[in-house]
Amino acid sequence: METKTALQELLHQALISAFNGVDGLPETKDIAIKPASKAEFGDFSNTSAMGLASTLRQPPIKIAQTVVAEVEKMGCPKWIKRMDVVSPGFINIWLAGDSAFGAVKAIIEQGENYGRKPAGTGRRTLVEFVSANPTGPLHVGHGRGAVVGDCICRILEANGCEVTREYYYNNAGVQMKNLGRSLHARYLQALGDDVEFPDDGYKGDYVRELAETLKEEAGESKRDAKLEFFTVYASDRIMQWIDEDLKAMGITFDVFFKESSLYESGEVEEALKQLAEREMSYKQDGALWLKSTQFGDEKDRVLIKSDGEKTYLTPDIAYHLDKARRGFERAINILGHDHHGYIVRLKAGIQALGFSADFLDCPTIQMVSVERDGKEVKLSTRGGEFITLKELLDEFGADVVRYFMAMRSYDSQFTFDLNLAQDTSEKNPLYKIQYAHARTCNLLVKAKEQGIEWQGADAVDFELLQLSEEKELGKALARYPEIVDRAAAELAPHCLPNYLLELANLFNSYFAVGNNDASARILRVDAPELTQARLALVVVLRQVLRNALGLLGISAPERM
RNA sequence: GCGCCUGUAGCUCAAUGGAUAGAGCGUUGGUCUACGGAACCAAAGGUUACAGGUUCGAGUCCUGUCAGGCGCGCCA
Repeated sequence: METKTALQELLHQALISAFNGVDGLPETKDIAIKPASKAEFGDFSNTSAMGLASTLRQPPIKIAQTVVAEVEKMGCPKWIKRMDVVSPGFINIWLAGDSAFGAVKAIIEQGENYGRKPAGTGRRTLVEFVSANPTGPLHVGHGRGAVVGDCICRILEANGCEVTREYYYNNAGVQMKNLGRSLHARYLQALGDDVEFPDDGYKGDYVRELAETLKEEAGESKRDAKLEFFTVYASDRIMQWIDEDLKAMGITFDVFFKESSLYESGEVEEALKQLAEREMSYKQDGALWLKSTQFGDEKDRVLIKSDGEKTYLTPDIAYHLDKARRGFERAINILGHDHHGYIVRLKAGIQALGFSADFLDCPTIQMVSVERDGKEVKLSTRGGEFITLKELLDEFGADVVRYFMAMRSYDSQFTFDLNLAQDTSEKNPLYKIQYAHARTCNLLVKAKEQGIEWQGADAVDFELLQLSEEKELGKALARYPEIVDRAAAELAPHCLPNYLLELANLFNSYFAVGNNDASARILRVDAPELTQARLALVVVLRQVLRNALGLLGISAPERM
């Protein structure tokens, strides 16, 4: 990081000095210093010359040459070995010394904190995710949202944010009553009564199972129980299932927030009052409307229906008022993409209360479809047939499910082919990554067996590491903090699996060199100093693999 | 009809406006009695859906077209 800043300042100085007085020169912080994409391009590259071509009315290559010449005139710092100008105007920079391993010592010192920023340096953030009403077991779509949400939390925490994980649900609305009626009907059916099942009831087998359990527990005693009994009975048990599934994936929440509490606390009324005071609501046709069109919505939305019932939107606006009141500086809602149409009106509600639209970010997670035997399995809680998250967890385990759910951008829908997942599971990229980690652990065990003691980074001479595989690996390890930065800035967990796979491949290639060339082996009893240097690389790799896997909530086994 | 997302190798997907578009799986050929082979090396495979535009430079940004998914309620 420091090198980068120094380079920015150096190039900025050169630009000012060479083109003194010209308008439109970039500021120091805007000079892009990027890690070179290939070894032949040095350590860093800069593209300022291309960007300035039109401003300076000169060919970019000439500008680049001028800048480099200016640096030399000013006296090129010792820590820069070489600066090249390459068509059409890249400035490629080589650092002196063995930059490939510049980060290694720091990584060893920082250990599990490598890639993390100090707590409290980021915004206080509330992440709301899953938020499924307890009307049925979680399906794979919920699973994707759950994994992405949890990974985003872990990534933001690594970025210095104080994060609260929250699950918002409604245990008292229409859907819950519907669930209660569904259980009641199944219960009576289980008792042998000939009753009709509600048309809009929950048709899944799990309601039948609940009815059977209830029959075993209570016999016929609940035949005339109130609807509320069935609603509470069903939702309590379903919430337990949900909790178990989430725990099985390593996901825990700090707060389970009930919609009903917003009514109890008076915040719903408070929100309505504030909207009225701000003249953001109005009455028409017997209903109360939100002026959401003022904030880009295509039509105004109803807050209170003409029958006096509030719409879903009203408590949700109150909920976000509550989030702000609790002192959060940022709210993130992980939503299923089928709810994307709702975002504009919710943001409108927040803005109508006077908050910035930036307060809330709503990444929407694209649908997951599931294929079995080449046929799509429909995912519908009410339709009855679905693949549950639990089935997936039982079949593949939490690590695999988490990896797959996080490995690609949530902007893309994806098809989870159960047969394919099973067939290829042994060649799963995750196993390659975990195997690489196990290998690093084993190398250290092996070293001890051979009487080699890892003596820490201080004793290491990195000049001894001359293999191209070693340098590539060293550079890749140094890039980790940038990967975390980007994952946090873009709320994009999928950066991490890609990076992990790259590390695993680099390490496997390095390791394999030793198969054909004994001098390239990591453990060399005949060359203790070289072995120490190589072990340093292994220790650092192990650390970075652990740190990155930790951000995904995936285990780093020492043996497989 | 309007809105959101997507379209990249046979398949599943990466790629911060930068240099010759990359991985995994699959296919083909090779390495190997090993510091754990759950490995490695190599090859084949691309008009980045199509057509324009913006600029030094576009898979990436803009416009249009086509295709797939989702959403468009005084439902949640």
